[in-house]
Amino acid sequence: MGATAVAKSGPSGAVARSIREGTRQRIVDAAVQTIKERGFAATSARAIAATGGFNQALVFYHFGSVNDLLVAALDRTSELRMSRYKAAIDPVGTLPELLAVASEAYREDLAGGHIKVLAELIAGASAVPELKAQIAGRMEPWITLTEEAVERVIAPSALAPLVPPRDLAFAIVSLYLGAAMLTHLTDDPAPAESLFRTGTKVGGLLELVTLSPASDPG
Amino acid sequence: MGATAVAKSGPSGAVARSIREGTRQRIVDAAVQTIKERGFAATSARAIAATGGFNQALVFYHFGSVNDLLVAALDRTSELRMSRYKAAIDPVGTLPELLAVASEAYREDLAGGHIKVLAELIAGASAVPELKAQIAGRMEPWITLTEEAVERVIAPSALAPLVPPRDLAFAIVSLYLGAAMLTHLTDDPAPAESLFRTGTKVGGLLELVTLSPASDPG
DNA sequence: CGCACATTTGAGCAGTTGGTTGAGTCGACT
DNA sequence: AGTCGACTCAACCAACTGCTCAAATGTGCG
Repeated sequence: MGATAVAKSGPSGAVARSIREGTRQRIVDAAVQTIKERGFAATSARAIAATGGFNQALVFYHFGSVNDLLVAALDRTSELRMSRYKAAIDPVGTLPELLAVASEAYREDLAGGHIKVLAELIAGASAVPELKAQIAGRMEPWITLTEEAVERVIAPSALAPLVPPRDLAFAIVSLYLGAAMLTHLTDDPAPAESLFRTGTKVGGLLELVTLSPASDPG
Repeated sequence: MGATAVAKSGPSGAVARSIREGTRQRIVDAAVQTIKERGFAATSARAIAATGGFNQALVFYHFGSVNDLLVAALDRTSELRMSRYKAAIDPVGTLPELLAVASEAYREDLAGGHIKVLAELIAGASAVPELKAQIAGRMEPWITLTEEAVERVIAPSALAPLVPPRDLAFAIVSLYLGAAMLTHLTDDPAPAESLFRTGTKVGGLLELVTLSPASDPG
């Protein structure tokens, strides 16, 4: 029934699964690269197959539909980047530190085009209703990740009662998405680069100010 | 030669031109609406014609190609929104005021889907190289508008030397784009709404703090 | 080896795309 | 009455889309 032939625990289970998974990985990687290079609207089964050097029917054999493959592609980049961000964010305790490591990780994203995949899929989802819910659901971990980092760093400061971490997280994720779109549109990383520096400076100022809130009560 | 029949100052110039412009307007409006409702990837000549209730050949008669029509559509929404933002921003002189009117105008955008058109075209442009440069060029006025407003409001404060208005403008435009994408993805205006309130509060705090920089020089 | 099954392929399907064409309708102007 | 620009309409094209399928190829096992 289902187009995706399920590995039904055959005799050579282990080997077969590894071959299978290897191919699936190749296909997913080709899909990711195609989205990065050509954008959602140009990412067809044939374009993906051409990128990866395999037959387009293989997409349907392994994933059933292009949409399902795109979701798998999003999961793949998301997973890779999520672990990268977690590792970078985990040890930080202050706002300027957070801004510094977040800037660095984001720099990698811009160069590697990871967030572009996300942005392309979000934009493309409005043309493919089946994708909307799936992609929307996959935004939540990012916002949560950001929220937790923000919360941890902001908790001891005077900012905490004023700025709900959830709002700030939403803003930061939005900023990431928008900045990636603009950067890739113009192929010019300079504005984002400049923004990193400014952001770090402002973060320092904010911390300085909010940690000494008693200076000017009037 | 050119597919777009040029109005060559015929005998009945005025009437013909007004008829012509009226129809062009209808087509452009249909294109804008189609992008809003169905997204870039689903905005074909036939989809636009169906939205506007005319024949798809009319698109090519008046605009020569779908791409040219899409650019015209972007110009139309941009023009409408730009004048709206200018009118709202013009009279303000302080940061909290600016945040308040910008929030209000942006609220309209989210409800009306105007920025979605922009975001869809930016994302779609990477699939259609001919569009990239055209759309990239049309981002500049937005950044400039934001930059000027930011500069005016920030100039008297202690923030000015720390935050280049250009950087802040880039960040704000990015934030607008990203927030619009997320909002339309989830069909939930609540996070953006909450962000407006928080942003206004933080703006007030920033102004309070930066206008009295002498309180804590150490 | 030969068997069974997973994987991969190329050809093909129906449907959609951008864009064109040609014949015909309409209304305003001369 | 006649011209002309604006417009409609249906048909058409080559190229592309998602997807299917039967045939080929591989792979491990007896």
